[in-house]
Amino acid sequence: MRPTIRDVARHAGVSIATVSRVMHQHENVSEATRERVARAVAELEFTPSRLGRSLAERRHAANAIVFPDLSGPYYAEVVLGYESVAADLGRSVLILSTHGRAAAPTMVEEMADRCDGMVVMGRTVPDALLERLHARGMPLVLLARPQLAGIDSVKADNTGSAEQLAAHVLAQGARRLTLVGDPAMAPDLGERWAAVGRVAAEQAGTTVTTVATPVFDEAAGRAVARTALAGTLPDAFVCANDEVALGVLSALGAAGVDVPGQVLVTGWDDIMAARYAGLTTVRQPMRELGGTAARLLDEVITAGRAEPRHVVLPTELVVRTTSGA
Amino acid sequence: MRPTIRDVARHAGVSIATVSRVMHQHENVSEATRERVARAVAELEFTPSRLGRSLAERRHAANAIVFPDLSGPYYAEVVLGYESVAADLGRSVLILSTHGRAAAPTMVEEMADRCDGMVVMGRTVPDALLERLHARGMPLVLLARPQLAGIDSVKADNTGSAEQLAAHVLAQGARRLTLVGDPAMAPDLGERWAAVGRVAAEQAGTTVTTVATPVFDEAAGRAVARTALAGTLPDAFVCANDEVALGVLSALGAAGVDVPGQVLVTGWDDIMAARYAGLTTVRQPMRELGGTAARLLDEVITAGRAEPRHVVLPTELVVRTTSGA
DNA sequence: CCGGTTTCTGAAACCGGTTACATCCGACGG
DNA sequence: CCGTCGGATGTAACCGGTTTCAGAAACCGG
Repeated sequence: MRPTIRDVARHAGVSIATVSRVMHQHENVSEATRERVARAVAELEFTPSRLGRSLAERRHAANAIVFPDLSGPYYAEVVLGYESVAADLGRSVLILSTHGRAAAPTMVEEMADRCDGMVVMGRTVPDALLERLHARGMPLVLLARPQLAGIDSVKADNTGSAEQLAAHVLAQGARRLTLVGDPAMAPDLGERWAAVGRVAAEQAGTTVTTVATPVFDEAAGRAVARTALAGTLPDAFVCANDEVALGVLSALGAAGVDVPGQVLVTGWDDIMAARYAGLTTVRQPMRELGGTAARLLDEVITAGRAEPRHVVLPTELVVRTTSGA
Repeated sequence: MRPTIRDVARHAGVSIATVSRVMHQHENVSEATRERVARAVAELEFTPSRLGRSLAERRHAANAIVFPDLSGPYYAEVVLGYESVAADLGRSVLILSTHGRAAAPTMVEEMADRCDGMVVMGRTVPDALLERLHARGMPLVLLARPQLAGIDSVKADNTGSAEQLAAHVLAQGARRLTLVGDPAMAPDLGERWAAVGRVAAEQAGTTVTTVATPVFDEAAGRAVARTALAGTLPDAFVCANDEVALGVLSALGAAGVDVPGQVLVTGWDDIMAARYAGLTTVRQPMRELGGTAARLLDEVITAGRAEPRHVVLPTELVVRTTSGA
């Protein structure tokens, strides 16, 4: 059994209050006593229980992050950025991947009870739960997710780069665009597709179609491409993320379709594989998203609530071979 | 302020013990009382404090995983597999990325105090610390890391696939092999390079050189390739992981070297980008590694210690274009 | 109607810390 | 020589639960 503060106190012949004072470098402890306690601590290899401290101090020194899934580089990178900053701030990191589980709200409540604050990504939990937690005083930061009254948020720019992307695709001569990804599924998509739609509307003769996919992975992309191959191909597949785009690309390749000769393909995120596939995409600062959220959360926790801030990080169009020279 | 069990007790006109009994579906509570308490719980929206419970029950219902870094797909996938299983087992997940920080041991000790058990990956903390934690009774599972007396471990097979890989490369006619990656840096590498060495020794005229890199990323790979380009190229670069291999590949490509015509390149892990780059590699079951470790850890926690198990998951050679047709 | 079970409930100890407050002590000024 | 002050330390309440144990109430058969 690990020694407790009472063991140390007994061993040093002092009260637990004194031990606690020594542990906290508190002043008003005589040199002799400090010395004696320090020796007892060393001899018993005492380390104060995190649990006891948390209970007494009413803080956890831990932060959490909730996200839909860790598969694919995007979320992994964001979580990495988050962990890195949170650890530097001296906080432990709890993670929860909801996987669309029905029990997600319960799990989030449980998490909320283990940490001092939480970053919530994407479409993971109902807004009502977040509002309840917020009302209860739990520090929150929303990440890549629609804003909620009074709650800080961080996101990457969708509109600007989506406009650039659309303009670029149109400049390559594409007129019939297929947007791959249901905007109802991912909050960011709504903004992106709206921006693409606006730009497209300025160019006569342009048609924009949206196709939904159950998830945003390569298999979904391949399925979309195969369906399109059975009918008439569009001039460009503008995809929800790089993984979907890579799936589209590989199905087109297998069918002998020339990209970018016959069809253009674009993704979003700029994951590593996109570079090797020559995929045109939009670079998101994934780590910075996580890191910024961590810092914002820390401020809310330590400084208390102020006027909520809404940070938008810049993104960048990266043109490669799948959208023409 | 959140309601406590005492608020509920007062509200329902019972003692806190009775409330606790109702919360735990304990028998020996009259229907009338149960009903009254349930109503009070509902009205006050009472949820028991995780902290209070943990303190009283002397368990956390949380597991941790320690890894060197989350950058790159390998660790992310492993952590994903771990989180997924741990969440299914009803446990919260704590993560700690050591990043080679000097404070890592302290951080690990702190983590150890927040969870019921821990999975430790790679070269993150000194063995002495792990042995101390183990001696103290902390359930541990080692992942992709040398075994330690009495502690369960999980790893992917290195030897078998490394032998196949070596045989394949030799069969392609390569005789001068460069192994990219210092075996002292990653525990797995020692086994792999040893296996490659054994196979190579059976083929007359084969030479094997090892070059070290500070880290295992694309930049490191590019640096190695550039250095080699300045002298004489080997017949094959056998790399520590796919990222390094992709780095080598891109530097060779930039220099106009024909792969696999002049040089072969192989990686390890089979990350997504490897498929798009046509990289020959060895597939590791990354998620299964994490999932298996989570299950093993759960067994140690719930069933207590038995004879330690050492699980080895199979790997598979994946031949693509960078090592010949 | 009584003694013995059984069922239900509450008081209190406990988990391991922090901290407000009380107390004791020596030093100091008047 | 005494009252006062301040530094060092201990006592005990508290954080929010679980659980043991004992007592009260209800129920049983004789």
